Amino acid sequence: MTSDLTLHQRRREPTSAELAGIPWLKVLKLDEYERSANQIKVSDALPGDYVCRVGRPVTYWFGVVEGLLKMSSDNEQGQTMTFTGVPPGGWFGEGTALKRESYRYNIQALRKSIVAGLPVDTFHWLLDHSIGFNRFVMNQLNERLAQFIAAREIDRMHNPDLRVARSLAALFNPVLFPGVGDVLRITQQELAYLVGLSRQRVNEALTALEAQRTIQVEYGGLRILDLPALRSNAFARVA
DNA sequence: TCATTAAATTGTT
DNA sequence: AACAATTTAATGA
Repeated sequence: MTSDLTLHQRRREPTSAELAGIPWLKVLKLDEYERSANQIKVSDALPGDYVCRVGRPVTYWFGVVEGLLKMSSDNEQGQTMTFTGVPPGGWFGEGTALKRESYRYNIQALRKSIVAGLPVDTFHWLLDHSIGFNRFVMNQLNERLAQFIAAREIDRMHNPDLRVARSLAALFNPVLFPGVGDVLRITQQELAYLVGLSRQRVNEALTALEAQRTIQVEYGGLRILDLPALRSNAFARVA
């Protein structure tokens, strides 16, 4: 039984560096910024810790400051289905926060991570008062819609190289995950979990992508060299 | 600061 | 799944 983060998490005030990594704060006016910035709490999540669980009432709108989370859900048979990874700069759960429902997914730390949370009440206050914030959320929802459509395509692909490439492209999305930058901190094992392939196969795919000069494999991470190529994958070799 | 050791990650079978 | 090779992180003088 994995422990619930909310029961033992160490909440603390965000540092200025952590605040600087929160994308939507930049679109706020001064009074809006001050009002929300000091409502933000951060906590350290260890691998396996739950940030939120299905069915729990929404308390915060969450974002990743550092590390890597995964979004998943369990079906009736008890099998876990992983939907997507959430790298730094990613904020999620607007839909449920908006409707004040309960969480529809489990969010779990894949590695040691720093997670920030904005109380739902403040989230709603921002929606009611800040045009910049509304733009941000709208843009976010729109971009995520595109991401999920792309994810459906990925699911139907049988070529592992393509699956890895497209999944990686999603993680490098600068709109959804502005904290990632050129280098995504992710191990090949973690990527294997997200894509649903063996680590060996992921390693093989990454080597192929590197040979195409699309990415560069580094220890504990991947450097993006050609994002459009990752997305379209013109190289797609015939299986 | 440097050298040693342990741990994590990768490459390969 | 197992193993060796490589890289990083941690430790202590």
